[in-house]
Amino acid sequence: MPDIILSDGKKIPFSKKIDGFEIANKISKSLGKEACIMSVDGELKDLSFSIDKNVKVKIITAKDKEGLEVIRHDAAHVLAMAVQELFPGTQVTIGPVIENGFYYDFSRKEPFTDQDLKKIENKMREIVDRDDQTKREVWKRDEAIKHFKKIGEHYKAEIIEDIPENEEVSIYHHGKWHDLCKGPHLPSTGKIGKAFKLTKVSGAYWRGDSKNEMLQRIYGTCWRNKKELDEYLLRLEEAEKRDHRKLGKEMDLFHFRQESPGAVFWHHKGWTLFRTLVAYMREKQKNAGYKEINTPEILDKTLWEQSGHWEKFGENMFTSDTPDKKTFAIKPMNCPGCIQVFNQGLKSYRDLPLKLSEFGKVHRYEPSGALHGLLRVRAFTQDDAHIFCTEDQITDECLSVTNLILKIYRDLGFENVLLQFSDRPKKRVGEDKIWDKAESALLKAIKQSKLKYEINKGEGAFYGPKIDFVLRDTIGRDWQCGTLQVDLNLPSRLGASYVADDGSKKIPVMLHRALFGSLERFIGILIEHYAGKLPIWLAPLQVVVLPIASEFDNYAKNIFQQCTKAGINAEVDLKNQKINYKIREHSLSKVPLLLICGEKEVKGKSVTIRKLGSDKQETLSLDQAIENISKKIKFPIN
RNA sequence: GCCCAUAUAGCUCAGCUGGUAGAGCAUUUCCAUGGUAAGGAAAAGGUCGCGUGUUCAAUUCACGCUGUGGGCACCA
Repeated sequence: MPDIILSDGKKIPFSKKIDGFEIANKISKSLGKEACIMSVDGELKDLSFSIDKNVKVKIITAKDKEGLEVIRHDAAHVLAMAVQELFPGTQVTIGPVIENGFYYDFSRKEPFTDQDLKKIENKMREIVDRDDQTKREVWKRDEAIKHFKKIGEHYKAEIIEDIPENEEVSIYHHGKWHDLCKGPHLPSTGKIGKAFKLTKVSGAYWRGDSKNEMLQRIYGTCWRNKKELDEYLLRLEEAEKRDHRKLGKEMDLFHFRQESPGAVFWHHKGWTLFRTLVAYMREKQKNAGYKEINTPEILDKTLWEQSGHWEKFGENMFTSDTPDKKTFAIKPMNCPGCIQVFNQGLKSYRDLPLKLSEFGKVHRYEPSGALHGLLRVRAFTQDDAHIFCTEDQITDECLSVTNLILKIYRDLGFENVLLQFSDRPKKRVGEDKIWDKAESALLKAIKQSKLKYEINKGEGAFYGPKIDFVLRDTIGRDWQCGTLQVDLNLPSRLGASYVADDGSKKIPVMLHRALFGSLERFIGILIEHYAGKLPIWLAPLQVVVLPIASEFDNYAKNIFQQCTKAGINAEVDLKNQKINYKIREHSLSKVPLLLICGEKEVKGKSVTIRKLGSDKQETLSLDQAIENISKKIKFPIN
């Protein structure tokens, strides 16, 4: 007699046919209630799937990852049901599960409003209460296409046409409603539970192609229970509180205005943060053997034609026509300018590797819909560098760049870094032999760094393979920042060469690298990572001196001056306000240290320190306090 | 660029169906000189994003533009 083997190794014998409901109920009554779907020899199936041979079965409940995914998938179906009950004539398309929830794309002339969203959600709850039973059928392909065309579901018909010949065309019924779907599904709509919420409506192109119709996408989130849903909503709120656009305004760091969309107006404090980062980088790069240069922001169009940017990147470039009928382009990248510096004067193999760094401000015409605070701008500063070297030097140089990047990320509070290695794309320049060399050199550097890495096959740039450095922030979001690219193309296009040890002229390999990528974007990430509470060495305002009463203003001013002399970013707050008020105000604006002085401090030539996030007080002699702070504001050494 | 939403004082926001605007905070002045997260009072602040139209009358309605937000597409 055949057996069902459960995941714990137990066997359930059966006589004829058996389905998931029966198996679950045989194990326990509670499992019978909780069962969502099952895995049969590793394949996910409906509980109603009937088994007639020896197989391994695992009953899946909401506790399993797959169970939650099915719940979300069913929620997407119920969303589509609700929409079609409320808005007949709306075409359904696809409705997949995504991180934290699901969405469904609809084709309908009239837009869904926020009120519609509420109505739809209520209807969904009605359907869940109705507990419509699920039924699966397999249809003939032609009939299915004919059927969906007949009922006006042209997108569904199109999807069926694309299903591979060897696959079944399965139709799921939930009560009176039905949809083409691969499945599996919950036994009935009631199993979804109540922990879902429609979150937003937006546009999305059919099949993700901007040439196609724009559909209306309704997003929802769905969880096992109300507690999980609330936790998720709370997490969203927390992320919102960290939003760098909000904090940037509150902390008086920068603003944007419509005269120059996507370009930052840095306020003094924001610019101080910017300069601190640059100063820190200058020091690190100098120690790592880089030589800083600076090149023009506007360069003649012909140079961009020669470099290939005009053809490949022209649509993203700002240009400027001059009265003498010349066309200049505002640089979107620093590389061509940097190569011109390399090209000036004769270079010998003895000069290599030559590491030229540049804090270059570049402009790119980004699509208006892509702009997003500091994270996606049209004008930004790259912490760029180009390393000119021989083929044999690639590995060592890549390694030293990787080490530098990791050290710097650690200094800035990012411990969790993921590398993404992208190898040769189909469309590329250069001989395979050189690609082999470049790829293995990069891979070797990755392996020596002992970091986690992923391989993105065929995602490299047309001129060479690359490593992207992805940071994970405090709340688990990933940000692609640094990049290291091997360039086998540009140096020759722009005529770069050096004299080799045998006297021959050779073309150098060029490595492009950026650690922060864009200073602007990186500052946005830093603000969100620290929720505005920057470590003191980065804080644009490190100390505010607060006198208890105006009687002590002079002593406070004296402290302020001494701080400034010691290189501390300080302010003194002489406002006629109570100390409570001032502490609240400066704590909210995230100043790391408040120096408070009153009668006691004047007498003792001391100062009382209050750290951000703590209500402890520490009184030190003024000299000692300044010495301590001076130490803390130094760049970290790792 | 595309879809939807949105734009009111420095900031956060209110203003029902058309009759040119309000609050809190911030600012200024006055009182209070207060020891660790908001003391009290008064004053000052807005061509209601820009443009066109409908109307006796537009912050309010319609259309266009620009910016912003959420997505989609894009991100060399």
